[in-house]
Amino acid sequence: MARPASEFPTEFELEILKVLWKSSPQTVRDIRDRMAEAGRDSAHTSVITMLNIMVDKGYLDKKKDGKSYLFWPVVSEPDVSQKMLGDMVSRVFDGSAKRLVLNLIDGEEIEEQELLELRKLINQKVREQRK
Amino acid sequence: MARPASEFPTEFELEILKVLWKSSPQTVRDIRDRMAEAGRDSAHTSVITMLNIMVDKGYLDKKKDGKSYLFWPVVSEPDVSQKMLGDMVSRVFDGSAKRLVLNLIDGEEIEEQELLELRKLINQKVREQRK
DNA sequence: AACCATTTTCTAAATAATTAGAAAACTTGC
DNA sequence: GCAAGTTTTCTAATTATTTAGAAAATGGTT
Repeated sequence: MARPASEFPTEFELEILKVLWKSSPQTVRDIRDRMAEAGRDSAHTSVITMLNIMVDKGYLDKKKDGKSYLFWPVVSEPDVSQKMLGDMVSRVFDGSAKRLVLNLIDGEEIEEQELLELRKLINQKVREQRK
Repeated sequence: MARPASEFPTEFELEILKVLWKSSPQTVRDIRDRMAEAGRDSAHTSVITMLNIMVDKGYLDKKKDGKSYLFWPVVSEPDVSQKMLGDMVSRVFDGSAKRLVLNLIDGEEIEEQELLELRKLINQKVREQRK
């Protein structure tokens, strides 16, 4: 036994997913270019390697198109986010979503405007649950 | 270049921190026992190795006490949580705390009771900010 | 067909994270 | 002081993640 594989996308994998969630399918070259624009300038072959690993892991699918391959995600952004968040709630905040939000609004990063919007969202959710 | 070290505690490191946040300082043996109770039954030497790595990384400090060492955290739980959460907001939710909470309350795991408590917390925070 | 540009495959290196055994060092009891 | 038990140090193995070059395959052009 050594370290187990992460059940969530790694750093690099998430960046690739973001590119593909924005627009799909794309060629390796295009993905590489979008990543470079976002500040991650990898070799073409590095990106290919990652893409194929991600196909193996079940994050992406690919099909041949002319001389190159097209790649697209088979996992959705809300799904992945929700799983990563759920993991954080359970691992970091002992399963308490409330504690997480408390920690969040105690931080400096949140604006009054956002807080008001949040309150509205919560009210909506409460109403929905009552139905 | 290969992969960069995580700027946050890893899986194992977080488990150790949790044990020590609950009670400090503790000996290796005690820490090992608490971890085993929590379901992570590692060899004594594995725990020692991790603890020393964590001292190197600046998460813990240690001092000799009789024949063994005592370890304690030098980072606080709210601090670490906040940093991990902030990283998630920026990496997964494009910097929007609101989106994170939206995703959270869209999940199934949240109870009405918790929602009401959350609303109360947000109201408190809004009032505080207005002062 | 031969050439050229592009793309993929194969291979492997580097670092991080996790695990733990063998040996060394250190206490304590006698 | 020596034996017994405990604890640490040293060392190394394993898997994951990230990176990318050399070589092979592919498709189009002349």
